[in-house]
Amino acid sequence: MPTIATWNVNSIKARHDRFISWLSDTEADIVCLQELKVTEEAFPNDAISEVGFHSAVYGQKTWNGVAILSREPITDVVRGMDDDVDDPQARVISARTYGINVVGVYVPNGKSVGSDKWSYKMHWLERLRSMLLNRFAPSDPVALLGDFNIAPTDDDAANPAKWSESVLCDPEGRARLEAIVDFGFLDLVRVHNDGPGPYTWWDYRRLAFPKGDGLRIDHIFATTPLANRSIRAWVDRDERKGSKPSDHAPVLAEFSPAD
DNA sequence: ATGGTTGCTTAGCAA
Repeated sequence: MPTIATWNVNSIKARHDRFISWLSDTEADIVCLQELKVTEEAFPNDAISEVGFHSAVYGQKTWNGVAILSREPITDVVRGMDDDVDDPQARVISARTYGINVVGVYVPNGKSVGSDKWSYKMHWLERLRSMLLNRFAPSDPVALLGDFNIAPTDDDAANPAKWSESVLCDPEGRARLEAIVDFGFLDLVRVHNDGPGPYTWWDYRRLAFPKGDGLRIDHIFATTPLANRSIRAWVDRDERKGSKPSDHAPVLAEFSPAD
């Protein structure tokens, strides 16, 4: 079975050299990317292809943008929620590869609790829940992964008191994520690691990374056909180090081979 | 301490 990964690269252009270097070395076979900040035309398909990956892209100028990469062919690509809402923000892409239904998401940040962007985040999470219910059953092999902009519990923040008022830790956001997970997902990093931590995001500001002020807001969720084979899930923390890192580190999950 | 940094776009927004 493939190893799967998610990474918010915070601009595929600004991250190009680091990203291609990471991709050429990674053990991941399926990679979901967020915050591309480019249109499909500007996506580096050729460089990605040269290191052995197919790609499916849902791009957008300046903001957002998501992709699914795979070492095997990608089919059944769906860009967006596939509902009746007119939403120009490129935040979700779904596809099949390795016989798995992969759903890559970049959940809205929400800015501050109660703001217009917060309302959009809450509504967006409800749309995601509906989409999953409409398209999949818990007995299907589904991987739901990406930047959720939600730390599910206080064990997912190094300084929970400091972040308690933030959109990343708000109880309503957590409840809406829980409603999605209740579809039949397991949180693979939490299956294999007791909290607190590990963390996946550290603010560029306030020396958050050297101070260890991280949050776990990037997740890999899997339905039981996949989760039953899960043997390891971890954060590639080294990718947050060094020159010009993304503010997010990649998250990976490994599975035992099929029978 | 309402600060600080990064990216896109070029003054202000988003995160």
